[in-house]
Amino acid sequence: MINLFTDISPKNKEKLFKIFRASTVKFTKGINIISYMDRHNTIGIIEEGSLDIIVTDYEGNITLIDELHENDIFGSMIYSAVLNPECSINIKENSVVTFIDYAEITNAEFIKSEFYINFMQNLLTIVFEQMSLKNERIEVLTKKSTRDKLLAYFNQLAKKQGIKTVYLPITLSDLAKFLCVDRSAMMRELKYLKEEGMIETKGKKIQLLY
Amino acid sequence: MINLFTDISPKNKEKLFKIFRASTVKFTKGINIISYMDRHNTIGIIEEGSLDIIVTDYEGNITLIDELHENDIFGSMIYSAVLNPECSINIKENSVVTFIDYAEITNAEFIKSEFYINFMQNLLTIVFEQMSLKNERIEVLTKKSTRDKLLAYFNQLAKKQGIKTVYLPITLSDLAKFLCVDRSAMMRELKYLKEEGMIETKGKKIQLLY
DNA sequence: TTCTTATTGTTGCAATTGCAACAAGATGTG
DNA sequence: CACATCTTGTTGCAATTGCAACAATAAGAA
Repeated sequence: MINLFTDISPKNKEKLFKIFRASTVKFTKGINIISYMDRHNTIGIIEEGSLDIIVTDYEGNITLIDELHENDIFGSMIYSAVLNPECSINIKENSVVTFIDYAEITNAEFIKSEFYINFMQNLLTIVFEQMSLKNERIEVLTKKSTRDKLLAYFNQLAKKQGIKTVYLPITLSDLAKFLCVDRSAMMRELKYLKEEGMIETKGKKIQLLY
Repeated sequence: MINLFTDISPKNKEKLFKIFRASTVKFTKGINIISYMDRHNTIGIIEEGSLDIIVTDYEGNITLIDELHENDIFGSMIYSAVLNPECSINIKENSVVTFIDYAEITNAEFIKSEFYINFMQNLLTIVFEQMSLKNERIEVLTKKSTRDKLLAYFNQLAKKQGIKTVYLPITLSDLAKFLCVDRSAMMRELKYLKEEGMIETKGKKIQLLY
């Protein structure tokens, strides 16, 4: 798996951090780090740990926009459209995050550094991967019925795992949240799919029979 | 609005195209250009026109994943997860698209070209903007009810337009497609919102009264 | 082990939604 | 103009879904 510093030596990583005036911060589980985002166009790089991007609307409903893990990046320019004063970015487990001002990155004075171009290429590749994941999520969410959401999700897994017997990487409860459907309604739909012979399940192992 | 060649002179744009072995193709409205995508890691840059990314599932249902316009970029690495043999990328109006092999972009031999770094920065900025749009769409689609989808969408518009009286940039029919709800059900919900005094509408002008 | 918490599984019921079908404007084109 | 097409608006009805509530396992912690 590629990360921001693939093909960049630790020494050059240090140099880049200095050039970018990067700051690395350790966060403890549970806290909200929205205050690190709302000031400028800052990019956060998750070096260790994971975090959730959560949007709260005017009525207090919370929406999980993103779950980010090691090597993922995030930043105000990516979430600006959905962020509001009640948003939060919650640290899910003890994490290490490096912050870089986007203006520093686009400040082109450092062309000479051969590792700068490496950094940009890595950044681009990571962003493309995250885009790809978002497209997957959108494909699932655009399905109107719970059944079609489930099948779309299973098909994506089958495509990734390259086989018609897939393993859920998350709990059924979390799957319901991911698909944005009521859990009990989802369980019912799973039952129907089984009864109709479309799938067979055993724990998190799901056989696609269509 | 930034584009891929912002701050790059037409002459240097030519040079970049040569270095990247880019090919520029004119497409006529209505055709499907999926064949230009599935071979390698190719990036397409829409210089003029617009196109739809459409996914077809095993049952023939079609899903609109993306609507892309001038200066947007697209590519197999961004859509790989959702593409399948039945996918299509449809040209909505006569368009001009430039294709670049991603491997050429990440081939770091061209560091000396001062405009290469400009290109990378522009590319990154464009991708961030597209990510931001995707996050907006996800925020809306994660809402369970039609009502909440409508309100989330209106709030996004209000935020962008900076005012509580928003103007729909699309038709109501297209809004229903965007929200992935039945059009008549959406119209009904709009009626309820009006009756409850939450909104007032006059054509595409919508006043938020909450 | 025992206790606690998380996850899975199920059901009735009310509310929401999709679907089909149709009517009335609005828009565009020859 | 007349004609076709697109968009909006409406309704009945059946199907799907969310919600609430509860039981049964499974997993984890003391």
